[in-house]
Parts: sequence; C-alpha cells; structure tokens
Amino acid sequence: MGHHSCCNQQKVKRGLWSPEEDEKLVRYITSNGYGCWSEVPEKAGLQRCGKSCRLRWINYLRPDIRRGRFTSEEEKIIINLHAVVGNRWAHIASHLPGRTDNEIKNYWNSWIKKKIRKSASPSKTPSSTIDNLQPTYVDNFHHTSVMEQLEYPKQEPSSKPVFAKEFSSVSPPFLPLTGPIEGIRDEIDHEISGLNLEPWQPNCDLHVPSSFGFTSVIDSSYLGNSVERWEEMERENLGNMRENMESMRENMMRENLESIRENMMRENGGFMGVQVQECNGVEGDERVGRECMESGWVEAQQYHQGLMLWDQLTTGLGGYAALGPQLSGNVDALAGSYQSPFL
DNA sequence: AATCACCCCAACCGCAGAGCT
DNA sequence: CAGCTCTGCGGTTGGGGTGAT
Repeated sequence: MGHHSCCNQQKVKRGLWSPEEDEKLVRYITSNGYGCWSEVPEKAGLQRCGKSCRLRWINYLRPDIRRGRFTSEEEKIIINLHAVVGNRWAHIASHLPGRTDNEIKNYWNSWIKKKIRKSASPSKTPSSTIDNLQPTYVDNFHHTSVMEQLEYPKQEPSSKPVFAKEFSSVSPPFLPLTGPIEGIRDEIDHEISGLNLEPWQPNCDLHVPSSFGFTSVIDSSYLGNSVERWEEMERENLGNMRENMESMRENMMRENLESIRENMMRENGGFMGVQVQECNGVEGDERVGRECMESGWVEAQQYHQGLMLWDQLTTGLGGYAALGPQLSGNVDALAGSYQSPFL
C-alpha cells in the first residue's frame, strides 16, 4: 500500500521534471537501457523514484514519441476502439504508434468535457474535427427517434446506472469502424465472452442501455434481490425488444435512407467529400472518395451498418450478458459485411 | 493591466497482477 | 504457497497557460 519502497526515500523529488533531470534520464537510458526501473534513479543520478522515471520516459522522453494534435484518423481510431474496449487506454494506445495511454486518456477526457458542455448549451457550432465528422444522417436519425426521450443521461438524479459504464453521458459517436480494423473483431468476441455483471445494487433504478440507444429503466424493488430473476426478465424483455427493433430498423432503413442520402448530398456536397478532406495523406483516399461520391446510396447503407455495428457493440459491452453468443455472432456477421471505405 | 475562469496535460496515486524467493 | 517487489494501468489532481472580462 501507499508508496513503493523506492518512493519512500525522503530525498525523492516530485513535481515537474527539469531539463537537467530529463537530460540525465535520457543519457542513462540511451546508454544503459532500462532493465530495472527501481535502479534507474540511483544509477542515473536522479533524486526521483523509479516509477516517476519510468513514467517520464514512457510518456515524454522516449524517442519514438509522437507529439502534437491528434489527426482525424487517430481520432476515429480512438473513438472506435473506445466503443469496443472502453477505458483501456493502454490497449488503445497500442493501436496508435507513438501515442501514450496518458495522452489518449487526457484527450478523451477533455473531449468528453467538450461534449458535455456542448450538450448542455443549445447553440450548435461544430468546432472540432470530430464534430465535423458526425454524419448528417445521424442527426436526422437522432432527432426523429425515441432516443430523444429515453436517452441515458436524462435519468433521475437519485438513480444509479448499473450497467451503463460504456454509455456515458456523452452522445455516442456514431462513426463507422474505419482504419486498422484488423483484429478488432476478435477483441469484440473476447470482450463479449468475458462479460461480467456488475454487483447487484438493491433499491435503485437500473438504467440499462439496449440496442438502438434505448435505456430501459427497471425499478429494482420490483425485482427483489434476485439477480437471476432480473436476468430472466431482461432476457424476455430483450427478446421482445430485439424483435421490435429489427422491424424498426428495416422500416427506418427503407423509409429514411433515401432522404438521408439526399440530405447528405445537399448539405455536405456528399459526406465522403468531408471524409476525403479529413484524410489527406492516407493512401488511396482520393480513389475511394471519388467512388463513394459517385455512389452516395451505397455509402449511406454502409454507414447504416456501421451504426448498427456500433450499437451492437455498445449493448454488449454495456453488460448484456443475456445476449451472449447471439450478440457475438451478430457482431461478427455485421463486422464482416461492413466494408470500410478507408480500407 | 489585473483578475478570474477555464482548460490542458504532466505527474502522482492506488491498485492489480506477474514474477521471484 | 505465502510474502514481497516490481511493473503497468487507470483514475485523479493540480499547476501553468490562455482567453475573457
């Protein structure tokens, strides 16, 4: 508990690193490597604990660190991966060479704050790259769906979300899976298979994120203390809900897709036009962009699948053990059928 | 110019797990 | 197998920078 043995020394310095300290650490590590961090401070002549040295090296000093603003591609990767693995920053960082978990975490947290502020104020002036990347049709979809009434953040203050960790107060980023998608599907399956229900919380409302962004609110007192009973009920509810949603999806896709496409083309001059601009420098963008510009309909369908996929993932990661293998299979099928325009 | 509020991000803290004895 | 050390990770904090008033 508490400080590590290496940090208990009284002479250990804390706070910001001076250029001299940085130089000492860099000089030592470049010539000796860092086999054992606890030995580094003494050998490098630093009055720091090994943990602090490690952090400084990993997050700031190592030569392959990539600094500066996140590119739009990196943003998308972060958003997509976060939708899959949640707050596993180190894992997300492993998909972004040169970026650190700390950096991504800071970025995500500040982005969340921005979104909270934005959702708190009615004025809508998109400023960030991410904001600009929100597909037009999502807004259409969002405003005409029951999400408006049932969205998770609009819960009673006294109630406690039990299964909604991934369903933060931020509007979910309805972005399609793009970029380095390899391996993600396996991770999804792994994540879903390892789902664990959170501890039972008596006498509170359960806000359960379900497919399509609904949140079903269940009075726990109605359920008594039986988790099994709750799971059984949810399984039943979910079955019905899924049936409804399947037909709803079909209807929506049939009825709205054409108007969505038209809106995108009218308002953005084609959504892919925006994407291509954002992705300058990525090989093949021009060609893909041209093709997609010429086939707005296909693009709309693809994004719709992306939305569905995201939706399924969020549901699973939010803690729906009841879905189990069925969900896993659906995700796999959807992921398989979805062809990212950026690949 | 001074003050305040807000934001970013480097660094710290506490915990979990791996590995060693 | 228990106990200890070390490493790595995610959550949190607080100092400094910056823009608004």
